[in-house]
Amino acid sequence: MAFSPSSSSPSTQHLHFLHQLTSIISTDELKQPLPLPSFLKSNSLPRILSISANLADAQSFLAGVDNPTSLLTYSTVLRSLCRSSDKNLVVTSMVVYKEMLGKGIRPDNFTFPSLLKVFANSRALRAGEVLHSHILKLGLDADVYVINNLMSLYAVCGEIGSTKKLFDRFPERDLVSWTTLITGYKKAGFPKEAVQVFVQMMNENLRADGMTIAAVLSACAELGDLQLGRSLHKYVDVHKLDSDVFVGNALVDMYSKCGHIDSAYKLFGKMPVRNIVSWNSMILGFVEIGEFSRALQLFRQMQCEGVQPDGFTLTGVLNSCASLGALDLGRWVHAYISRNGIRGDGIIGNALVNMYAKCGRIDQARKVFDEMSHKDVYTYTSMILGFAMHGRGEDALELFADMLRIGVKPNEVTFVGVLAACSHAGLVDVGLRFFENMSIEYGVTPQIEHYGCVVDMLGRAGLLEEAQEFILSMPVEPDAFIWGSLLGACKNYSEVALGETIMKQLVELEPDKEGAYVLMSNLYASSNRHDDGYRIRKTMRMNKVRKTPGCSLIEVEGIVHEFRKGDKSHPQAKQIYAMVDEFADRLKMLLSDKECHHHSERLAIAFGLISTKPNMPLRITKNLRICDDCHNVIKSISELYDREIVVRDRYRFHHFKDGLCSCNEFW
DNA sequence: TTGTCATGCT
Repeated sequence: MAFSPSSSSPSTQHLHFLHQLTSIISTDELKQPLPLPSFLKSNSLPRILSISANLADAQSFLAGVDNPTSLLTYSTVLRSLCRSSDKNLVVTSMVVYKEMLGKGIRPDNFTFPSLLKVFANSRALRAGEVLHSHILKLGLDADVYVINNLMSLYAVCGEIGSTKKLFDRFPERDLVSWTTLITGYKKAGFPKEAVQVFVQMMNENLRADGMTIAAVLSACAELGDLQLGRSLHKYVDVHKLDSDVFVGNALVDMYSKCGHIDSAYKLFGKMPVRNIVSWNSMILGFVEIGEFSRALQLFRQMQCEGVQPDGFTLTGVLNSCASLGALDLGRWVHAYISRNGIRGDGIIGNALVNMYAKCGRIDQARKVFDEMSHKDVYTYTSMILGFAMHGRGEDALELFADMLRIGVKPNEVTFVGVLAACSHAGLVDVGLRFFENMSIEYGVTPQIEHYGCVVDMLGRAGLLEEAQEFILSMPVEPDAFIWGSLLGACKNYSEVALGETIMKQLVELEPDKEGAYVLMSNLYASSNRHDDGYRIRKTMRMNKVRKTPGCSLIEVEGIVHEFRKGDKSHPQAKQIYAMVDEFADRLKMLLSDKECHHHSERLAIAFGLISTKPNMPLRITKNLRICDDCHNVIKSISELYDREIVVRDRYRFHHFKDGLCSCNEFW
């Protein structure tokens, strides 16, 4: 060990330490002028420094021309440093520490915690190890603050074994040591061990405080252990820790991750103090389980209470807008981002592209895309998927080529987009080539989704036999999506016999789901075999097959209205139904199936027509695939009422205008 | 002087 405080002179120490330092950070870094530590710029100058008349004095002070015995000065400086947001903090603190040693000042137990914290924040493990050796040499390894900070450093650097060793060998460990170990295990990816440590701690009759509980709760959330979570909640109540915002947030997150969103929400409602973490946890908790309307509702409440959203909130909101087709709110978020100078690159930009694409504004998505200076695989993939959903296969492929040219590596989702684009554009050969090359050329192994895309592609093109052969040759078991997509193709090409075979497979896989029955009954209908269709519907009723209720959304003046088939709960239900009946009257010629008259998309369109200005395009988001009947009716509505109607169904966009649809009957 | 909560894009 080079550094020996008792025997070496200050200058020898200096040299040895310099040697150690340079092995950790490059000499170039050390030669660079010391960046001005930001604590010198702030108002919170350490008292001993604020006496300095100006910054230059302070700098020269730091440069080492001052009083060589002021240990307190250096410790204070180091402590201020560890709170600063200086980017070169590790180097800066090392240089200050080095100067201190150079002056022959012997660090004490107050010096190390802040230094260790800086290194921990930057995951500077090697630098931390050097400090550890200094600590041992100085005999400061019996100080609880020093040891706790060392433990923490090793934990965040992934050296949980060293953390545990320190903990085990340290007799004076306190509540902070226990909490540090718990957090360490959790952060290192061992939530189970974190909980075990907590149990052991309680068995030793130590009393957990809010910080400990928050730490265990986060491990508990990761484990999804509701039972433990509830007993921790009880502990919180008994020990009156519920006013602690950290504890509250940890409880909200725990309930949300354990699948009890309503308990989380109830707790959130009762929190005496909330911060941005509380709001984000709750909003993103709703997003996580697909409760987008509730996420947006909560976001509105957050706005009303004057809480400023951050980037995380906004991506959650954009995500919800994308799912619901809530274009107005999405645009508001876009404006908010611009107004507040929030960087539109990166995740937020990607979320914006996705939102515009999913809300039917593919042009706007492209605009945001083009304006982004940094584009990554998410950016390209969002845009490619957007084009695919809009049936713009060539645009998608062109973008894919751009992406390769620029050197952005496609991943498995990109290929879903590329194959879907080929499928929707009828580019079978091109698509098959991509599929064959994706693993060899791009290192992306095809997964079931990709096989599904190929089946879909072949099926749409009417290559039903090829599709069937392809399924049989797949190295993975076909799932319900694959069979469903082939059955859909049978429907398009009125292939009753093949359809019947596939339906059997599908019913076996998902006996209680409607998909197979609905497709088959449509297939019979399209082949004029109405009796068979009726038989299928009867079987469905008898087998109590569960139906996913059709649901359509339309946003009017920033509010998303939801309609379900036959639903009369809307305040304007009377006018809406009058309008729907008007459709039926005026479109009699189409001989539409009565069953479909009150389909959710018709209700949404009727509401849109009576509540928006004449030239406004209507944008509908539907959870299922549009049925043939409604597809025909909407085409006629677009002509009769002279409205552009954009419908996003489960699979793609339909832009209806002047009696035509952008999908060219191909969906 | 030390330890606590959460999170985003395809």
